[in-house]
Amino acid sequence: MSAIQKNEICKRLLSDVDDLPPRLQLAAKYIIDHTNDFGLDTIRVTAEKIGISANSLVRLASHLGFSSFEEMREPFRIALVEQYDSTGGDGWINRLSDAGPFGNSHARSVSNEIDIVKQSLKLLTVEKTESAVNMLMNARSAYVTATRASYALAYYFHYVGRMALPNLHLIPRHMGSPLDEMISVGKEDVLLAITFPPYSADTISALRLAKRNGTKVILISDSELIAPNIEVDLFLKVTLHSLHHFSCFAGAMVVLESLLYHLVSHGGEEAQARIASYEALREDFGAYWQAKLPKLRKK
Amino acid sequence: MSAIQKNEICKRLLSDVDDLPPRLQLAAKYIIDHTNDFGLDTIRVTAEKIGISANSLVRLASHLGFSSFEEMREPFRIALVEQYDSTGGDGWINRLSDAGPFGNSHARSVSNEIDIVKQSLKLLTVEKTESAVNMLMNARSAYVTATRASYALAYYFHYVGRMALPNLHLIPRHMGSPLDEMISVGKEDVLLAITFPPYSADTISALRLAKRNGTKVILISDSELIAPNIEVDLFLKVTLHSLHHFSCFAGAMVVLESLLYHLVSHGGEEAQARIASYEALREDFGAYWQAKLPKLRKK
DNA sequence: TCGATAAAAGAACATTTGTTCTTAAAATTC
DNA sequence: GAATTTTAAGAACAAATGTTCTTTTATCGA
Repeated sequence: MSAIQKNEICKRLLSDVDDLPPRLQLAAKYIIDHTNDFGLDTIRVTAEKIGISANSLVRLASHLGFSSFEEMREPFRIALVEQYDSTGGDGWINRLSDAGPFGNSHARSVSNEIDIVKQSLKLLTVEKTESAVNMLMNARSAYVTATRASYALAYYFHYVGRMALPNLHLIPRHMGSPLDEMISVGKEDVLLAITFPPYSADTISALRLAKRNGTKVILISDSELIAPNIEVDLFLKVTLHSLHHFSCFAGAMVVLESLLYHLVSHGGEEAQARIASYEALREDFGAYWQAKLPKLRKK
Repeated sequence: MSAIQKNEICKRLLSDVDDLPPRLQLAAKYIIDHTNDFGLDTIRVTAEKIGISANSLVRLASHLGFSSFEEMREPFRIALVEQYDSTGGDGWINRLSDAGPFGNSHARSVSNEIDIVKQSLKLLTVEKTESAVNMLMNARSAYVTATRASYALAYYFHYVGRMALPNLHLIPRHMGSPLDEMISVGKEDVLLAITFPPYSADTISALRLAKRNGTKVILISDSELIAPNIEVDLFLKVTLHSLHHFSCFAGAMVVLESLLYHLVSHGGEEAQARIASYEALREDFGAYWQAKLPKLRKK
């Protein structure tokens, strides 16, 4: 949201810098070069760093039409938390804002999605990814569980993942409590749980049961602390931060797809064989536009 | 430098959380989950967000051996600036490659996901988004259909979307052919279909049936031409390009979430009411770490 | 050079911030 | 069940923060 605003302020500063009084030019340049510090520091600290007086910054704010200094700084503060990087050649997002109020709203949504995706992937370190993949591949059986909205994610992971892991099971298979289907889960198995606020009571029960049985647990969530007395072997944090009242699952999606990518590529020849048979199905069902024309024979 | 200190504090909080008093547990969880906000916000704002009093945070700081609250927060503030400096661009992706062959492979997967997400969002123009949202909101009933792997996407869209659109229906509801549930679909309705190669025969049949009945159709796919004799009113193209043999659905996911965002924000007061009741459920099921402790009453 | 205007600094002010102190509620111990 | 300790909230306070007001300094045109 405000990462865009921040960018607009910087652009504005850049274009206006020549028409500003000397000290205000210094201030403008400093802000452009140190957006992060500017967001965090107090007005006096910023003034000290620039070498001007505090109220020169106040004057700069009113020069730009802000009703207060704080109003000008706020977008920089929010951008700090959002961590959205709008400087990386994503000018097309800012251009969306020009298309009226709907475009503006759309721009915020789009940059929010990209932000979530990037941050979630950033949190997925190589080490974590590798150990997740190893845990899943070395397991006797692997189970993926989720409920409500996140069930969609588990469903997808299971649908693709079983090509690489024949012993990957989706819990609950249909409706009903996950616990019923977890009786035989043991030490050699791995449970991949996906849950987001409001954390599912069923999923939490499943996590506790797994712990009692000595099953290895991978948790994908926004927090490692989803309930008291829960310990997990591997925690993959994803970002949910959303503009509306519902979480955005795109971050979880890309994390799951990254795992799938490694599972499929490390799956060896068996996985390739299974994929081949799926490709065969592709031929059958998706042949609508396949080259089914009479072959041209050489004379 | 201080990003390390921040991490150490988080680890410390994580290990000590069970031995802390109730409110301090809430505080600890919040800090672990929202390190950025914690660094930026004032003590009162943080306390408000957690739902505790300001000086509970002071007590948490002294519990952990800090001489003041500010001393505890400082590493988080510094990390905010540092983190942003070092990861301002997308250099972190390149750095993944340094971690051996697995890291290299991981880097490719990560940048592939980001590319897919960005491209899909770029294809989602303001005009297309707006007309999709209008079509869905003005429909008597809206149906979302998909099969196999993409069913996960439809399931998710339906799960969240029905908060804004009470007349949003998922087809097929469980298993079985979509056609059976589409008898009463008519002119005033809208069908949102999601399909990717290999294109589902069922979804294609559904599209043809919709066309015969005069139903408006929105198609989310990688191609507008998924089968002969199919016409759609609105086509939302998403990018699938994947490193392995399976499509990446992240692009479709962010497109759907963008639609959801607009639906929810344009849903008006009715949608807000429905969300509120969902929030109530959140209180019930996710109350594990909620500040729902007995309230201290003044006499 | 002078006067008028703009720019900048510094002091003064009200608010907010972190902290401390006091009191009340809950938990624990005997 | 009463006494003690722990836990938490609310009020009080000094230091800081953003803002405003006043004074000083610099700039420009005649």
